[in-house]
Amino acid sequence: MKAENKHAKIIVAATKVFAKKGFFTARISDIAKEAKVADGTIYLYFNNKYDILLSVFQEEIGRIIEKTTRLLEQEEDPEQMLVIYASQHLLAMKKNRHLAEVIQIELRQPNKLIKEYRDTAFSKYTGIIAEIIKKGQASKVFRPDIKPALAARLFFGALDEVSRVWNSSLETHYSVHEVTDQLLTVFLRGVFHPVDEPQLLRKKSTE
Amino acid sequence: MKAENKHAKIIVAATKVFAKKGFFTARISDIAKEAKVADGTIYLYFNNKYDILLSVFQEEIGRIIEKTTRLLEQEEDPEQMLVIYASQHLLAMKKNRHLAEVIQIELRQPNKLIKEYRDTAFSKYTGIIAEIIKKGQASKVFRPDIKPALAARLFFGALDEVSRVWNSSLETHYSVHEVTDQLLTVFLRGVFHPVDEPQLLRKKSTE
Amino acid sequence: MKAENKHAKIIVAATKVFAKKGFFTARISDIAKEAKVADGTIYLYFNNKYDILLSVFQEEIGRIIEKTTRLLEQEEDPEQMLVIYASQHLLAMKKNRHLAEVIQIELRQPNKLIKEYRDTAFSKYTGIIAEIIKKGQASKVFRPDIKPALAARLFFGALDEVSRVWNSSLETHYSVHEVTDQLLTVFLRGVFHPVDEPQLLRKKSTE
Amino acid sequence: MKAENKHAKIIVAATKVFAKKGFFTARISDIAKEAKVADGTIYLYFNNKYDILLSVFQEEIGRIIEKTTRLLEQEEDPEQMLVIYASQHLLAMKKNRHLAEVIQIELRQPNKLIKEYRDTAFSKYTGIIAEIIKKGQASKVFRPDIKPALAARLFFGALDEVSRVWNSSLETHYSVHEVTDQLLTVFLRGVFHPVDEPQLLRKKSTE
DNA sequence: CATGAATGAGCGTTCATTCAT
DNA sequence: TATGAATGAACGCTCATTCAT
Repeated sequence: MKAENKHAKIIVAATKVFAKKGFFTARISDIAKEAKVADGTIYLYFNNKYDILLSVFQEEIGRIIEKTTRLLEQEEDPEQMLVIYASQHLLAMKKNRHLAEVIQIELRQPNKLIKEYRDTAFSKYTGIIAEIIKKGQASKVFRPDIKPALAARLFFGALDEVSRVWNSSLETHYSVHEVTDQLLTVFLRGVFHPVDEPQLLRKKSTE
Repeated sequence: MKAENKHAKIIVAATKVFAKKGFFTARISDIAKEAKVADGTIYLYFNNKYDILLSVFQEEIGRIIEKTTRLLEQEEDPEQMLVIYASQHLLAMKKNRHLAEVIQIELRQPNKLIKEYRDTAFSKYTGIIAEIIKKGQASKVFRPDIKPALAARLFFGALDEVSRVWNSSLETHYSVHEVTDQLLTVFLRGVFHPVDEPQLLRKKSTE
Repeated sequence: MKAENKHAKIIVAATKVFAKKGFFTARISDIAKEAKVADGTIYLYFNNKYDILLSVFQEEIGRIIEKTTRLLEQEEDPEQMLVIYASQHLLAMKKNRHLAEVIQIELRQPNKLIKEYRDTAFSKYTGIIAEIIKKGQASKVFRPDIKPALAARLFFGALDEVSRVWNSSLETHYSVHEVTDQLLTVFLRGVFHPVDEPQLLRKKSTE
Repeated sequence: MKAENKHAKIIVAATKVFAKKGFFTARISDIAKEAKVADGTIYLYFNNKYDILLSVFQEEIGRIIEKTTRLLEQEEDPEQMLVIYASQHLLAMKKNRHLAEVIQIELRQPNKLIKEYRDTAFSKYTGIIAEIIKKGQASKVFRPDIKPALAARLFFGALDEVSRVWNSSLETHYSVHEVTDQLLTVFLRGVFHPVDEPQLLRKKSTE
């Protein structure tokens, strides 16, 4: 249990330090100090500096993927599935703002191991979006002229970018619901003004 | 003129090397070798390693900003302005794939100078999007319930993410027009199936 | 008694590990694992890493010195004394091949404590050789033009070197008797061919 | 030429430092200070710490091997060949006392690369001795009952051991000639007193 | 006595930067 | 201007040693 604690403490500390200074600028001693352990202790739990970063990804994102996957299994409606996906992601990012930074910055590194993680475990997570879109197209809810893979990238790119609003000093007042709503509104209906009566009505009724 | 050449050669080489290895993993000697100059020569044109990265941003992105700004001045229609913005950005990224990588990865660094650039010059570039959206809302073309700043982030996040399709080995076949079209379709009209009678009915039933 | 066991187990394990990896490359944890005790346990029996090495010398070589000394006390003939010295040393080295390695490698270290051991206890052991030579010269059996100290070094250098034949994968077939014989033949009579009658006769009579 | 100098300076400094402190206890900064260069400079000429040690062996011993080999080519008499071998070795060791220490201590390391060197280049050097002995046996000058490989080890072990007399504070007064003479006398004729007339005569005639 | 998790001093090595040529 | 050899500060990591259990 004690060991369990140290491992977790180091992960949390590393996430914080990586977020603040970036992986390369972060020193092992920074992480150790933040975790209140000796430098050497870190090497009892991790093989090297990169292993810490990978563990942050695997464990922290792993938890998000797991929860999101579980919630999505109970939902059939593609629109609602996107709502769940986005809100879960934003919720997690708001709760763990450091992780949001780390995902944005470090997950893109052209490092071999990071790339490998991105191309396997993480791509499963983003791949979910494409699946939802395909499902929506199959049930004729979503436009058939949208390319699922491309739209998934658009969606995740947007989601990833807005997930950092809570790290910005200016925009912290947003609620998860608010951001999810804006993202989904744009993604589902677009920014064009709903011009005709039926649209206006429908729109009102959905809000 | 010769100096001019060296400066440009180093910028090009640095962009390539940064894209491939990342800023921190890239060595000055890598850039020097790529630019076919001596290590020391780099310091005749740049103050330090970060200065090279900043120059890449300022000059390469500066050129894009300039051109985009110029083209946008000749356009009044908000929809068309977004088309121009997106297609210009994607065109530039397709032409200079290394730059696309560098923007995605290095521009997010929590480094003081990078942050400063991001918060000043670069935020003017992304700020253009918010302006266009406001303009569209003023002329009642865009929905009034969209928050310009948030929507701008969504838009840029999506644009930034898809701008790397040409770096992916699998998706290089997309044309700029195609990607712009997908992005704009989603952003302007959403992924929901276009609403003619039969659809409206079905759609209502699913909501 | 149990403690006695642990002490001895650690000495044996350390000798093995030092022989295989060398003193500096050997880790305390290697020795602990080999001795099947915990790392910390080693420090209940030894002050530090160097103390283990010194103990290996003092105890293992001490035993050899003791036995050799005892046997030599019962012998008067200088030639036979050299035979005893060499055969005892080789016998011990063949029995404990790890110790042979450790003596060859680690006893030469320019470390203060090792040096001290080498200059006191161990030099008594090699000093025996010089004493035997002097005795042989006194009784006119050995040539008077031989310098005892130098000859002792020659003898021990040769003995030390050949004592490792059993660690070499190629030469393990030698018997202790065989090696002793070769060493003594050379040392006592030299490699020159015994050309004339008297030599041949004398040689036979000494065997 | 300047580079040539640095390389040589580092080799000399490293030999000195290795001799004094031993390979493992020696610090790169010790060598750098001794060579009057910066720590980093060492890595312009050598790949790592072990590479320095191997270079010491290859270059310094290489020179000795070369010279000895050259001199031996001009000699036919086995006895004289041994004289040349021993005197050349001792001469080199007296000139470069640090090298004598390094050979004695570090060449025996159970390190993979060192072992490789010992088993190839260096074993050629010691192998020369066995060749000389075989030659002496073929021409009936040396006893036929001596095993060349074993005798070579005896010879080199003795030579190696006495080669350090000049490092000992007590025995520095010996001349190379004196030590060579003692070694060869013992090795060729043994320590036994030359007892009868014919021996005395033969001995004189060979000198 | 025994354990092994925790410590932190210490070193090999890298690489941005300088400067004599 | 251009070079690239030289510099030395800085850091990841190891491992002998300690000590709470």
